[in-house]
Amino acid sequence: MIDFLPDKPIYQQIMEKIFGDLLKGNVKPGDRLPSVREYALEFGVNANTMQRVYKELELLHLTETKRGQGTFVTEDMQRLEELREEMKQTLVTTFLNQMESFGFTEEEIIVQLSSRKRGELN
Amino acid sequence: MIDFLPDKPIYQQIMEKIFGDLLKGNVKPGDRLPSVREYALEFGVNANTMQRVYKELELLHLTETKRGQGTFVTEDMQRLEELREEMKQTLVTTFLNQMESFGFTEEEIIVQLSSRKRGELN
Amino acid sequence: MIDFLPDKPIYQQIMEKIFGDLLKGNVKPGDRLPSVREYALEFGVNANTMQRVYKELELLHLTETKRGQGTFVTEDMQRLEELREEMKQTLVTTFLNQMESFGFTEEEIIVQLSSRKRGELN
Amino acid sequence: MIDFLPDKPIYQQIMEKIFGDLLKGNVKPGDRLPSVREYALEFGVNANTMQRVYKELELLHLTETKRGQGTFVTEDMQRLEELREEMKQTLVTTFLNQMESFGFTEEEIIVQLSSRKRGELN
DNA sequence: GTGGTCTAGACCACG
DNA sequence: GTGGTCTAGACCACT
Repeated sequence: MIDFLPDKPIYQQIMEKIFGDLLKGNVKPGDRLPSVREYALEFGVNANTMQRVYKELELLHLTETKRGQGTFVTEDMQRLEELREEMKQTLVTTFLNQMESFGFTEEEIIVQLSSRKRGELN
Repeated sequence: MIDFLPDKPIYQQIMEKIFGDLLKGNVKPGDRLPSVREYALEFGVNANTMQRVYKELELLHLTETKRGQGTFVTEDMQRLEELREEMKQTLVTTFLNQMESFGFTEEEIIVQLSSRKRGELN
Repeated sequence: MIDFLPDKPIYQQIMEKIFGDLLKGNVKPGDRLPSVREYALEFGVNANTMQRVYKELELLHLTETKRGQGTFVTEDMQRLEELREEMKQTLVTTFLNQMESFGFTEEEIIVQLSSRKRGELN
Repeated sequence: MIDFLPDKPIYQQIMEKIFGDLLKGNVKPGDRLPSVREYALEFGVNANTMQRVYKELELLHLTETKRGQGTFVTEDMQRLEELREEMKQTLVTTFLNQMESFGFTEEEIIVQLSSRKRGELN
């Protein structure tokens, strides 16, 4: 299939996975995340790459670093909810824009969505 | 907002534009496309960049090159329809997978889509 | 399939066709060939392109031009035989070199040739 | 001799060399290939030219690129075998078609092949 | 250091 | 005038 959507950088993919875990509640506010080194091993990536993931998460205020203790999920539920909402809007808007830019009608979109919803989401 | 969607390379953006024109029927099968140099001027990019666009389009069998004569839109309507269908499916599937990976429920998706559909698609 | 063998220029394809006609005896020594314009029409190519074909054929001493009368196939049978022999050797040598450069064994070549020889030659 | 076989572009020649190395087993699946810049030096070509080579190899699924890490030979042995087989068939078929188009008989082909096989393959 | 993108400009083959 | 190849060199993103 056409790859108009290029591979995403590894650090983003990992970020998205962690972000997803948060949004899905797999990880709770206040939880301590694995250390950079642990995660680096788990994902099989370079420690530098994992560093960057944590750095970006912190910039989003999704995590907080406590010196010598590790990295923790923010307890700021409001922030989480905000990001979740932003994310939802962005994804939906981007999707609709793309569909429109390729000339798909609203009806086609609905039909295709309906037919997929019942299939595997993978 | 989070930039999970990084800037795409110029040549891809142009490709998508032309692809969209095709799918939307703005450009007809058999039509001669502007020359590499003409398009390069129009889009304000280097001729090499434009050349790459045409090369990629040719790999997708969307265009055909006739030596010294120019680049033409494929007359293979079936191929076009195929790509259009593939594209639709890919975009929808990718969208739903993303939504799911961030833990959005089916209902949320529907609500968000409905509220956007009536707004500007941009 | 992989196209390591890029499209040949039109004038070469036409040259080869005429050359093949000569070698196969479809055209006899001394025969008058169609005019540039006639051929250009027949092949649907630009007259310039056809001009080039004739020019190249003349360089190979396969044809002779008589002013105001047209282009004629050489009567020099020896020259024809020479070219035929050269051609055979070149094609075979090139073929074997290519096969070897891709690491095909002599046995594989023989097997593949045998299996093809009995099939359609196109 | 007649040059029906024009110079191939540099990037294709390099591609074929690497492809040959793969088919001959000089390079093993999973091996890391020299970096774009290293190869560019070795072959005395521009880095962009080498980049193109790698890109085309990737399109054939012969190599895989890992960001920031380098280019690796595919571990997909089946894909390799497929390409090898395709290549063999294409070369043989093309050869036989050419011979036929120039009016060489089956017997002539066999004789010429036999006489060459014992000589240097170059 | 790795690959990827882009520019600028030259040169060629082809029609 | 058309597309195709190649070079030289800059800059970026990623690991």
